[in-house]
Parts: sequence; structure tokens; C-alpha cells
Amino acid sequence: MNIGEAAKASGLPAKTIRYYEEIGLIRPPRDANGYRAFREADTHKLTFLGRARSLGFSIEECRRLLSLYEDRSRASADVKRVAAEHMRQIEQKIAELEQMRDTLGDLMSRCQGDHRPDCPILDNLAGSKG
Amino acid sequence: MNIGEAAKASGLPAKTIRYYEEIGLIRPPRDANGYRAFREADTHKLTFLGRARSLGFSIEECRRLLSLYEDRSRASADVKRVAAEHMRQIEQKIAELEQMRDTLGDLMSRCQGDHRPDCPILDNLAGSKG
DNA sequence: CTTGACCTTCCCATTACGGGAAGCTTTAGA
DNA sequence: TCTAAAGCTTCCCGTAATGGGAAGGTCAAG
Repeated sequence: MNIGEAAKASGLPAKTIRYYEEIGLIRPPRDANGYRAFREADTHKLTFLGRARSLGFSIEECRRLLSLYEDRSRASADVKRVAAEHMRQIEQKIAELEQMRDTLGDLMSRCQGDHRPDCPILDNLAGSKG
Repeated sequence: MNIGEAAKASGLPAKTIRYYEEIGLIRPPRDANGYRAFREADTHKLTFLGRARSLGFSIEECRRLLSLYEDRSRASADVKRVAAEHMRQIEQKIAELEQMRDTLGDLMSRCQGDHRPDCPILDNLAGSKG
């Protein structure tokens, strides 16, 4: 299976697959012509990586999850720990964004949004007390 | 006022201030010795930029906001438009993160987190139907 | 006069890829 | 069979917004 097919099978762009090989997430063998020869196990790993990435796990977290995935003597507690740490990061990011949303929403609601220059948004950014 | 003082006054690292000069957000003059000489207007701009960045505006959005800030004939509608576009991005990002949080939370709640290898988190990433 | 705190520029590293060039290989069609 | 298109390869550059750190000039204090 060439990279194009592996891309279709996994839903990942070929570029991304090459990158994952470069950083050692997968190690597909090569055919005599130099083309990567993807096995089922490789496309499974790629699909796994795609899903983990879509849940927001970083590449290094994916690497850890992948090694647990391949370790039959893993403890699910180890997987859950990785997930819990990621969950903390997600929740923190959400909290930050909600803070931004609330502040910005407040400023926007106070801005007339007309032809005049007066603007509470700019006033706030400039450091006014209002 | 040297960069160290400007950093304290604005709350931005000196490195960041140099970067903002490099990309043309500020243009402090230089002293005879080559040191940047920050004026009040420069530190005000820096403070403005710091606040805008903390609300999540990109550098390019900051550039636009700064030009509106300096344009006394601006229309507040223009400012509000920039803010509204940014608000959309924030809300979209929040929605994505909440989706991740919910999915991950569900998987975590179903993971025993013990010494055994069975793990719904990995099962899901691997593409199981469960 | 020296030491240490500033300042300068310059270059590399980060994250996770995407774009695109130059050049093979394979495949499909006339 | 020849050719053109499609697919593959590696390689290098660019992204956003800084942070780290080196090499070296400047300044203030003792």
C-alpha cells in the first residue's frame, strides 16, 4: 500500500504521514523503488494518531499513547493519567477563552458601532478605567 | 526611557518589544549610543498591544486595532467589526475544546484506571465501535 | 578602573505541519 | 511503443509569536 492509499485509509494528508515517519511515530518499510510500503498495522497507527490529534493530544502525548496502545502489559491507569493531564490543559484553555469572550463581549455591548470615533473597546485597550 | 523601563511600564518582555519594533508595530527613535528611546506614546502603544494580545487578538488584528486607535477620525463600527470577527474565532475555539472535553471526559469515565490493560480510551482511538 | 547591569544584533528552537521545486517511477492511453 | 499524467521521493522554506543564549558595546557605581 503506497502513501496515497494510506492517506485515504487513515484520513491523514500524505505530508502528515511523512512527517510522522520522520519523527519516528511510524516506521513503514520501503519497496525496492523506494516507495513506502504501508502495512495494516501502519494504517491502524495512523488512524489512531489522527483520532488522538483530533482530541487535541500533542504529538508527544500521541507518542506516549501509541506506546501504551502497543504495550499489551500496559495499565489502563497510565492511559488515564495521560488523558487526565490533557483534560486539565483543555479545561484551562477553555477557561482562558471564556474569560476573553466575556471581557470582549462586555466591551462590544458597550460599543455603539457607528460612525463616531468614541469606542469603549479602544478605551479599555488603552488602559482607561472605564 | 530605555527598553528595560519600557518593559516594566508596559508589562511586556524586552524581547517582545524588540519583536514588535521589528514587525513595525512601534518605531521608537534611537539615542546616540544606539539604545532605543521610548516615549510616552510608545509605552502607551505597548500597553495597548499587551492588552489586545491578552484578549487573544492576533498580531495582525493588533496592528489593525492600533491603527484605529491612532486614527481620530475612525468609526467605532470598524473597531467593533474587528472585535466581532475575533469573537467568532473565540467562540469557535471554545466549541471545539468543549467537544474535546466532552468526548475525553466520557472516555475517561469509562476507563477503570487500574493495573489492567483494558482501556476504553485506547479502544476508541484505535477505532472500535464502542 | 573594574565589575556588573544594561543594551545591541544575530541566530537557533519551538508546534505540526503545508507549499512547492526537482526529479524518479508507474500507469494508462493512442 | 511512446508519451503524458499521476504518484512517489527528498529537500528546503514559511508559518505565529515569541524565548534562549551568544558575542560584544555602554553605562553607572564603588
